Amino acid sequence: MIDVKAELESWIAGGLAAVAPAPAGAAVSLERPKQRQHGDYASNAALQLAKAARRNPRELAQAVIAALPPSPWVAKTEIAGAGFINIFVSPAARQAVLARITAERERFGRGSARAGERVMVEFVSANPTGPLHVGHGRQAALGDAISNLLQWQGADVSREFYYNDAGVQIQNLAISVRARAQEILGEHTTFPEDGYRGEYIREVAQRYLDEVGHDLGDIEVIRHFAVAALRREQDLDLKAFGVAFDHYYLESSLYTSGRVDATVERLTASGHTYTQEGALWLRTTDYGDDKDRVMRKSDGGFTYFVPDVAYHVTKWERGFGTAINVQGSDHHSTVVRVRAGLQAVGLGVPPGYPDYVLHKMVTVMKGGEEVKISKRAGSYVTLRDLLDEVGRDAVRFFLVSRKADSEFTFDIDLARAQTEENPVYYVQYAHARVCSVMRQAGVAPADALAAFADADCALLTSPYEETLLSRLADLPDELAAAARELAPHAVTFYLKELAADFHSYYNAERFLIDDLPRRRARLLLAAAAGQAIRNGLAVLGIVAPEAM
RNA sequence: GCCCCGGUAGCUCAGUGGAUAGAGCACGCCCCUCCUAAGGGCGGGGUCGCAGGUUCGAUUCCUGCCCGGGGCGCCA
Repeated sequence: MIDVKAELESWIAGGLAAVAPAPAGAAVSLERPKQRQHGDYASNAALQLAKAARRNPRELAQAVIAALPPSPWVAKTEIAGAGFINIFVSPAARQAVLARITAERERFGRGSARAGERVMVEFVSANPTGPLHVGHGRQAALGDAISNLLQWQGADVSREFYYNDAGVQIQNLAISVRARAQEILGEHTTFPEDGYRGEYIREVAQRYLDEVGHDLGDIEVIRHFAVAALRREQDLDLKAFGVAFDHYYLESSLYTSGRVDATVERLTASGHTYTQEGALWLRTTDYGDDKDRVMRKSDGGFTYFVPDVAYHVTKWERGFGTAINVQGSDHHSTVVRVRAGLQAVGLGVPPGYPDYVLHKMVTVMKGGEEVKISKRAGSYVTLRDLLDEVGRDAVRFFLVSRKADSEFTFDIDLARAQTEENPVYYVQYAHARVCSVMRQAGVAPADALAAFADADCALLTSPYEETLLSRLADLPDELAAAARELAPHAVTFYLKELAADFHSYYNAERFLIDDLPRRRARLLLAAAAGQAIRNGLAVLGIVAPEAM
């Protein structure tokens, strides 16, 4: 299948090789110029190589162009600015993307940059102490989209959720539930100072009384029940959000399997530990941390740091050469610490392992005011609240529409709006429009590409058609770049632009015209646009409706 | 005090070494006898937080400062 950009890259490389050898580290690239008048692609090769070749960039560019053989994909080249080589492609080159989309269909946009790589993406990892909040929602949307992006580049991705089901917070949960149960039974009790005060605790307590009984003596039984209840609730939230995990890893299993003890032994054997004031410390400052960290407290218990390291050891030992952790930026202090611990265990884990995507907080706005609480959770807005208010597609699209490290304001009114100002509907509507046109052309949307595959693409030469064709050709690069940067927001921007190009085309020209060859060519282009929108939305975990 | 992230059009945000810095919203004007107007067209809008530096070239890289957020626990 012809990839025009790849063809052009090797074409330029051939000209370069004949004129000036590329020095190591030269950042030669073929890019879309910002302005149409600068052509379809621009190469900065002459600018990058001028210094090493000791030649004037424009003169070098002239020499490169002179060395280039004629290409069926190129209509014209010119030198511009400081020494850019601007390439104007032939109509055939622009139209070639349609053959590619027709052949690749739902696979159009896939690449092989991460082929065969085993990647674990860990995200959400909420403690089973309450309903998921909007921050978890951002994490779920990001983590799932990043996983999809990597899969689209050929990676073997495992999505994992780590449950901290062993710490004091769980104990706190159990105590909170017992206190509420006692209240319900009319027993005198004082609610624990640090207890969870959400309404959902009362619900769990009531269910415990109904299903288990009125005996509140065994805190372990209550703990078990409460954790199970909240895990089930989180699972339902995730299911409603359309996010599925391949594996759940329980912190408690790190203790029962002996991995925590084994990790302590390895760290102690490494010689990077010491005892002070009755506690066991790891000298993480040996690995760039700003202070050393306690592993085992003076009371004999472990800090969360040790199971964290033990857990990441399992990622490495389970064969994940790449691990990506999607977490709130409030966890950023653990980054250096976990990496330091992994270096100290001495298993050959790379220094930058794992990768982190840290995201900022989500603020929810409604009616021009910040929403801070939900009635079930009390102190925070839940993911479920958002899903109930605006629906899954809009929530997913919105939550990945900004880069992870910018703070995000979720405007419920905007997300609910079924108007032009809502980008989700804008993109989905473009797809629905494509499908509507197909139906009126007498073709089922799903069969459209096949139905018009033999259309004469050479008839697609209007400015609107050129713009849309070029945009379609960009999808593989856009997805590859988004995967490389772990940045799904780029996909939302691309989709908005693609939808805009289609809407403009739709308004400017008609599809169902009497000129049959032209009609079929336009329908093929529309069908290809529909496929590209569907593929892009699929990466984000959003459905492309056939009608709205 | 130290560490991380952000500061780009009135608002929400892209762009992160290259050619006159982009989009959406808001604002003004215009387009449905026509495939869904949940759409489109045209227009005004910017000292890219501030000051230095590196570079042929800086919104992009480096240093300092200012503003906003987050983190600095034998909590997770």
